[in-house]
Amino acid sequence: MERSKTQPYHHGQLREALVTSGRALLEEKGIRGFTLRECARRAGVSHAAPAYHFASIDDLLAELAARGFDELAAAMTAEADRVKGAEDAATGRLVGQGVGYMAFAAGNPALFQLMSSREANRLDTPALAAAADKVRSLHAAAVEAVIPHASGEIKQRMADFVGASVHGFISLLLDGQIGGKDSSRALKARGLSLLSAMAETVIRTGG
Amino acid sequence: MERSKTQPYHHGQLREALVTSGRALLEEKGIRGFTLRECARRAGVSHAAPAYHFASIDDLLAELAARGFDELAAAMTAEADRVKGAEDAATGRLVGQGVGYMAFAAGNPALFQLMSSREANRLDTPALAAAADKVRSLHAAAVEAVIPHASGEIKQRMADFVGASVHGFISLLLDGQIGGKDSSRALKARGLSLLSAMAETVIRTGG
DNA sequence: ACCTGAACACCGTTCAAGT
DNA sequence: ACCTGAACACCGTTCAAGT
Repeated sequence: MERSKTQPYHHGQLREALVTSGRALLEEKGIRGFTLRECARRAGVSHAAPAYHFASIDDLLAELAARGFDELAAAMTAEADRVKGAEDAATGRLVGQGVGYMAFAAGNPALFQLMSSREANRLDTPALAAAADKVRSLHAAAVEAVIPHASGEIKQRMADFVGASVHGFISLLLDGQIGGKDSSRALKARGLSLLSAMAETVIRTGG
Repeated sequence: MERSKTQPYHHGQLREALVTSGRALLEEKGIRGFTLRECARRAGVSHAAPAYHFASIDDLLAELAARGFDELAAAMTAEADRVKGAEDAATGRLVGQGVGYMAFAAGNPALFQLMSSREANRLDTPALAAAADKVRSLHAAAVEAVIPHASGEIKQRMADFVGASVHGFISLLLDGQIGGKDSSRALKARGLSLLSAMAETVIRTGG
C-alpha cells in the first residue's frame, strides 16, 4: 500500500484518534452497533492497529466511560457555579448539579447509557472507578452543604435519594419512558420541578 | 444428519424455546454477549432456524423486553397486594409497588437493563410499548390513590418523581454506583428508606 | 409450514512481518 | 515502538434445498 507524506506509517496520535472516533461512533450507532474495526477505519488505520493501544474493545469502552464520568462531573460543577447567587446558595448548588447531570446525559445519551451499564462497571479499571466516584462525592458534598447538622446516616440516605432522583428521571426520559410527546421546554420544566421537589425533601428530612 | 425420534425435524415449540434460552443467555452473558446463534444452539436447532420466528435479533430482544415489562408489572402488583393492610393502604401500595419493582430488577439485572435501554425503545413493537405503559400506569394509579385531591399537574409530577426515585435507585445499585460493600440486608434497608422518603414527599406535596 | 446447510459480509483478536 | 495483512473462529442474515 502506497503512502503519501500526509499519511505516514505511524499515526502518532492513534490512541486519542480512537477515543474521538469511538465516541462519535457510539453516539451514532449505539452500544450494540459499536465496533473496533469501524473505529479503526474512521481513524484511518488498519483493524489490527488499535490492539497496541487498547487491550480489547472493552478496554476502549472503559476509557470512553471514564472520560464520560470526568465530563459529567465537570458539567455538574459548571452548572452549579453558573447558578450560584440564587436564594439559598447550598440548595442552588444541589439543584444546579442536578441540572448539569441531566444536561450532560441529554447531550450524550449513548455514552451516558454506557456509563450506566453493568458492562462498564464489570471491567472496572482504576480510572473508571475514580471518575465515577467523583460524581458520587459531588452529590454527597452538595447534600452536606444543605443539611450540615444532620446525622451521617441521614446524609447518606439523602445522597442516595438525590442520586436516584436525578439519575432515574433523565434515564427514563432518554429511554422514552417519560414524556413521549412533550416539547423540549415542557420536559425541562418537568425536570426542574422534580429537582425542586427533591431539594425540598432533603431540606425537610435533614433540617 | 441423522435424527432420533426424540429430535424430530420440526421443533414444534421453537419460538418459546428461543425465548427461554434467550432469557437465560442474556442473564449469563449480558447484552453484549447475547447472540442469536447461541440461542439457537441451546434450543437444539440450526442457526438459521430462528429467522422463521423472529425477523431479527432485535425482534427477539424486543420480545424479551416486552415479557420483562409484563413480569415487572405483575411483580409490582403482587408485592403491593402482599403488604396491604399496613397503616395507610394507599401509601402501602405505593411503597409496595416500589419494592416489587426493585425486587424484579435485582432478580433479572440484565433483562432489566435491556428494558431500560435505548435500543429496546428504538424498535418499539406494539407489545413492548403496551407492556411498558402498564408499568407507568401502575405508578400513576398508586399516586392517584395517595393524593386523590391534588391537581392533575401535581399528580403527573409526583408520578415522575416516584418513577424516577424507584428506577434510579435500583439502577445505580445494579450498576455498582450505590453501596459497593454494603450487605444485602443493609441495601434493602437503604432502598426502603428511600421509598419512605419518596412517599412522604408525595403526601406532603400533594396533600 | 418449518428447518437445514452453505454462503456472504461482517466482527474481535492474534501474530508474523514490515517500517 | 508502532502498524499492516493474513488468519482464525466467531457473528447476523439470506436462500435454495430438504421434510
